[in-house]
Amino acid sequence: MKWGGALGIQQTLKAISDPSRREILDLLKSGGKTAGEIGQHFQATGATVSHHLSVLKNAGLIMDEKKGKFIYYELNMTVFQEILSWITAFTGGDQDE
Amino acid sequence: MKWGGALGIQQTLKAISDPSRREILDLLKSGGKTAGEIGQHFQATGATVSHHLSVLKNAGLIMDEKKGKFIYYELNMTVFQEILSWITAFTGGDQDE
DNA sequence: ATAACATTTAGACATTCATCTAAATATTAT
DNA sequence: ATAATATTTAGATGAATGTCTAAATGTTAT
Repeated sequence: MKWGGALGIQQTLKAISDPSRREILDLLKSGGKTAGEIGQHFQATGATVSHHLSVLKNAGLIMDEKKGKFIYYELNMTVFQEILSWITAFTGGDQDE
Repeated sequence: MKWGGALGIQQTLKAISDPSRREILDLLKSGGKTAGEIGQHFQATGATVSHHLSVLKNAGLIMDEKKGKFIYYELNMTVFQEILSWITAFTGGDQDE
């Protein structure tokens, strides 16, 4: 299945509308991290963090890579372009035409 | 009270995470419209549309202007800049520097 | 095999949210 | 004043969502 289409923008915007998830994205700006490392920055349970990671992953905002005992998460920049396009359509940018 | 600050991004992203509200924003791209005109494009009740307009207004995404019996709504582009900044922080764009 | 560690999944719970109907407010016309 | 029109507000309801605890899965070390 290929995300990033018309259905994708909804999932993406929903994903970034939660503060915890945005904080996760901010964390990943400085490089890939394991679920555990990410969880250390929050008071929330590991299960909660895992859920947020799952939402971000389904939205295509992050990717995961299994490395032995750990799972590394990292940003997937390409999806941000979609939001960018949606927004610039308002700010006078005729990017889609 | 002045919106558009650190608190604002949350409200803004929440506001645009709803499909109906994004449709309203799209409608307003072609110019200001009354609540009634906006409502005609939806199956939803006038009350529902009014609620969405209220959310968009609180987020600073639209502005209203009373003209006699009608209330005109129009886009407030400036707030989109805030989202733009947030996003470009990920896409490697150094737009703010 | 057993224990320890890393992460996810399942199920429950409380809150938020989109939507509706009905009533309220405000403006214009008769 | 009364009626008609435009829009919002109030209150209710069902669905979606963030969070938790407990259990399950998968991996490495003893």
